[in-house]
Amino acid sequence: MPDSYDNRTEETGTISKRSQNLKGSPRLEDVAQLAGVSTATVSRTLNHPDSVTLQLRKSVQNAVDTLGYIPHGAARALATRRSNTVGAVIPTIDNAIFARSVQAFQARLFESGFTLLLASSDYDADRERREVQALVERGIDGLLLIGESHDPQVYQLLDSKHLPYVNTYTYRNDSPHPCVGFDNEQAAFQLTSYLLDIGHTNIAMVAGITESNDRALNRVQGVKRALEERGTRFLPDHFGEWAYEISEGRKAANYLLATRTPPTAIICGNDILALGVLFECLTQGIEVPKSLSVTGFDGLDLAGQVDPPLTTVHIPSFEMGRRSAEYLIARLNDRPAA
Amino acid sequence: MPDSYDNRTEETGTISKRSQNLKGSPRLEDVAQLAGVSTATVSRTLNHPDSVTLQLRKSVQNAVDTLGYIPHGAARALATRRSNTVGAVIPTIDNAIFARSVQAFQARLFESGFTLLLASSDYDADRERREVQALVERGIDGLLLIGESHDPQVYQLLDSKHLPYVNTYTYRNDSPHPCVGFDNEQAAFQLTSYLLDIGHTNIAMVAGITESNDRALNRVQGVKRALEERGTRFLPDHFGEWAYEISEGRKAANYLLATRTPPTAIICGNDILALGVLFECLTQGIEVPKSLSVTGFDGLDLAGQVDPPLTTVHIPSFEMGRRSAEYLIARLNDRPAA
DNA sequence: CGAGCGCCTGTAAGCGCTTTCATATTTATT
DNA sequence: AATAAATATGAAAGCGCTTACAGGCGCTCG
Repeated sequence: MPDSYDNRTEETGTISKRSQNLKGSPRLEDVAQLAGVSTATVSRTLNHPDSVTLQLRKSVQNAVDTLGYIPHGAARALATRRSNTVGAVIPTIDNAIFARSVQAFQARLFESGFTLLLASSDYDADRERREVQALVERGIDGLLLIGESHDPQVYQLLDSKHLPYVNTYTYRNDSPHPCVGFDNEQAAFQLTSYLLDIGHTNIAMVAGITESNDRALNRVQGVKRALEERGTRFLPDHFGEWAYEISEGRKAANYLLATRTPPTAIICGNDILALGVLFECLTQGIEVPKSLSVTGFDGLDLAGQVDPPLTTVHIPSFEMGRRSAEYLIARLNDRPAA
Repeated sequence: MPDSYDNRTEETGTISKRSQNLKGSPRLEDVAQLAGVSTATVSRTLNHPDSVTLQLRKSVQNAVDTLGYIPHGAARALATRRSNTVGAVIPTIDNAIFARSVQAFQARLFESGFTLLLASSDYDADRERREVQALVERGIDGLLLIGESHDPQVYQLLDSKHLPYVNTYTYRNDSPHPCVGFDNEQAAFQLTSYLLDIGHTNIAMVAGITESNDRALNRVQGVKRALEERGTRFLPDHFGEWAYEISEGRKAANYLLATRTPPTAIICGNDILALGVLFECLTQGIEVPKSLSVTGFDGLDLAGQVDPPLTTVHIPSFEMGRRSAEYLIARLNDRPAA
């Protein structure tokens, strides 16, 4: 039985070229053998079905099915220099707005046959650099980053490998980097101007931690610029940075309400802090928004469900994730991209 | 200049073996050349530093640095049959408990040099199957799944490839699959028993959608079992399944409160629904927990920060993510694993 | 009816890395 | 000092896939 799948001997007793199944999964060659064609044909059938006879297509498909063949991505990646894989490194997944963004990003990638490699930096620039390097090592074809302040080595690496990338949650007309997002500074500026317009003169800010977080920093800058433009500024003690926790927001509120001249409006750097502030006010029996305005930043679903609803700057996380994916996919297909 | 890095000709005019830099990134061979050793040595230096002279180690390290060499993961994966990559497919990233879990999972993996491939199934078993296949194709060494009800093909594939995997957010002593989590049925049973113990006789449930969500289903079963054990059951209209939205929780509460005999306790399938229920009660001026008990499931931070705080079954998402990673890492190192 | 042209398919050369095996070198042993 | 035993390095054979390139076949057309 010379044509059998016996994996011992062959013809004159030489070891067969391992006709699969010692332990390994079926390879392209096994499929080819079963279908009675060459590996090249199988490969073509799988990747460019049109370039092959219908008949062959069928019998190859058949062989693939009966063997349960699954292509070996690494081998393919090695041969094509393409992994069909895209990376993302974000500060933390444990933050609703990033989570939503990543969710949309991944979904869109999957539609186009890409797989997502995800890493998180915990707001640590050095760790971010290492994560990026790890992803590049894994052969990603493109990369999503949050914000635009990254270790120079990151940009350098991306450049030297000619890797398309995109910064999100940030936007500047004059940015040298591709980005999809919005202008945090501008948004904060407008929000503040609005509060000033409606008569507030004593505004405080409960900001997020600005170190290695350009979004948080830009929001602070926007608020300050608006104040300055009207010739005013924060009272002493009316500005502080707080960690991303509801309880921190409570603490911050507590602190502000105990100052000599409590603010009439509190601008929060994000919704989590805003919720903390809001809850603390409720606990203390302060009427929001009647005697104190509280604003957030992010547009969490939750913000609209609490009572009273929180005024917040809505950020289209879902959209950004999707758009980022689309940008990268376009770039990877040599299509122009905005 | 026979030893130069000229990439045109060599000796008798034959094309050089592409001494890097036409466009490509430096390869192992380039490093070897620069350091004046063989590729085998460079590879060894990088992977088993101890098996090589200190001197060589230095000069190779040097070459690596000056070239900015980054190993080619796919090539390595092909040669070693290991990608140092682990997959996870979860229902959605846009859910705080999964997000936290994934966060911990990824962080732990990174510590051990693994990269995470993340996909989400949107609670769709078929999509889950496809995502798993995609990940397997990319060569993952291990896989994390949520819950234990998956398409049979998934288990089959995992088996045939001998891929270690782990189910989380679920636990049964007699489960044939490795899992790290807790017993949803049991937890729900206990919670319900407790409510019965303290005197509630009219309990309603606002459950999550149980279709292709074994965790939600198990929670429902636990509640029902506890009721039955005391010879009681839900009143008509006192049980319903609702989507994972705060607004749905509000609707559910609205509905329950309008029934002929409103419940004195509402068990919610998760914290998001519980928050909705709670907010709606507050809006309607119902005193919680005095005249109505509301319980959740998940233990979101938020649950403890609202006023009144929500009674909830705490679920150690972070721990589970970490433990899952540890289990897989152990398996991948041929270490026994609990 | 034979040259010329397409269309399919197969042959074989890599993609960049690891690893076995053999060789060269050093160190220990008597 | 001669031999055995380690130790350190290099040569080369793949890992599983893609993709020129070339060859074979059946047409068309003069």
